[in-house]
Amino acid sequence: MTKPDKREEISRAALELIAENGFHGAPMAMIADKAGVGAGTIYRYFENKDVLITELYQDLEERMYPCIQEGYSTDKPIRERFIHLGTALLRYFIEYPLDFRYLEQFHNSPYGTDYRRDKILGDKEECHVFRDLFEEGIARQEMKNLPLVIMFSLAFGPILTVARDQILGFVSLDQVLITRSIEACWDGVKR
Amino acid sequence: MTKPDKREEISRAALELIAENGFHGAPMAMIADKAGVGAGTIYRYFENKDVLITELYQDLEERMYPCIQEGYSTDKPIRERFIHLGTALLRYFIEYPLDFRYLEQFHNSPYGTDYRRDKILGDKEECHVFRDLFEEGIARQEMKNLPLVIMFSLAFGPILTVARDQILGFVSLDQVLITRSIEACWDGVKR
DNA sequence: TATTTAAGAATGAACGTTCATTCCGGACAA
DNA sequence: TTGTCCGGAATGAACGTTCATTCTTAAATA
Repeated sequence: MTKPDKREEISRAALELIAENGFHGAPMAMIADKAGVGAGTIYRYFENKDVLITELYQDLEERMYPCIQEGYSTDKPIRERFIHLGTALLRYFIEYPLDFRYLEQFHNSPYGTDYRRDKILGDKEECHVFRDLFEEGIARQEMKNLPLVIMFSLAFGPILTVARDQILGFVSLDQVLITRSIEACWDGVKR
Repeated sequence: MTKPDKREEISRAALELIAENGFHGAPMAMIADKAGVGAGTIYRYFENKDVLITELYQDLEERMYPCIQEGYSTDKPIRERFIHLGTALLRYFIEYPLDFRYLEQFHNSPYGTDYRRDKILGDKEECHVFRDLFEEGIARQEMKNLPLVIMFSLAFGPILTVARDQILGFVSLDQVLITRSIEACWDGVKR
């Protein structure tokens, strides 16, 4: 196995195990086993488990954002743009359930909370598409005039919840249900 | 300390530590310390840590449900009932942040998933108020005709997310913002 | 009332297990 | 041969749980 391949294998194994069993259900030895490397080898690629977890999350974000924004254009109407992003996000979660589960594990842990705090205070780049859309929607009076954080909750809260239900098997979403769910989210944020 | 007091102290300590640090950030020794009892004493009241965690959750539900339903009446209009329950829920979470954090920890763990699976399949009693409201709302064509699970996501997804943001300090909700948030949730589920 | 006794409650040191991390002998490339 | 990389046994810290012992209390006895 070449060097970058090995790193790749470790990432894949860690993502899968953590997504399915949580951080504490994915010991380093088990990750090594699944990746087909020795336990010590992981530490040649990642300083420690915390670093592995954080880098895994950043890789995931870098995969996800471009995928969601494909075909997105700021020229289209606000509503259409909202539906585009919401649908793309929900579809992504359904298509890559491991990514979604990892995302959830991360967000519902001290890692995620700290990360989010940095992001909100530090004005990170990535989610500016969402922020821009909401700010424009509010300015044009097409969306409710509520604090951005609340708008995010109204829009993403249901998407995350519904994605979890789909992945855990509590509901089975088809194309129609996805669209209608996202349209319902729009009803929540629109003026 | 009398016997029931001791059990109470252990519950309180466990709830607080788990709410703040998660299940793995709350070792039995630490819980015992905080409760002012010996490590072994916990096992006189709870068979093991799993039982402690589950009973803590059930106690919490029993505290929460009556509190939310206070003043609730099935005679009032659908919308009014929805606003009542939503507001009461969000208020409860804000007033008892430890309860909310514990609830989240529980739901985002294998305990919670199994519990939920039992609940959905086993038709448990407690959340029938919500279920009844939605079923009536749909039947009367005042709410969107979507699967119940999705309706729950649309209504509770934002409430949970916004409650978390409030508790983590990302937003500061006053009376007006609470009302407007819940009304926005209604816009999401209404026809 | 004062003293003894027994039963149950509480304790915390000790145990076995699990885990992240380290370390060193060997395999392979140059 | 020399240097680099890898594997997995070794390490020690942390955890949940147990159990031999101590403490508390109240009934029984004198």
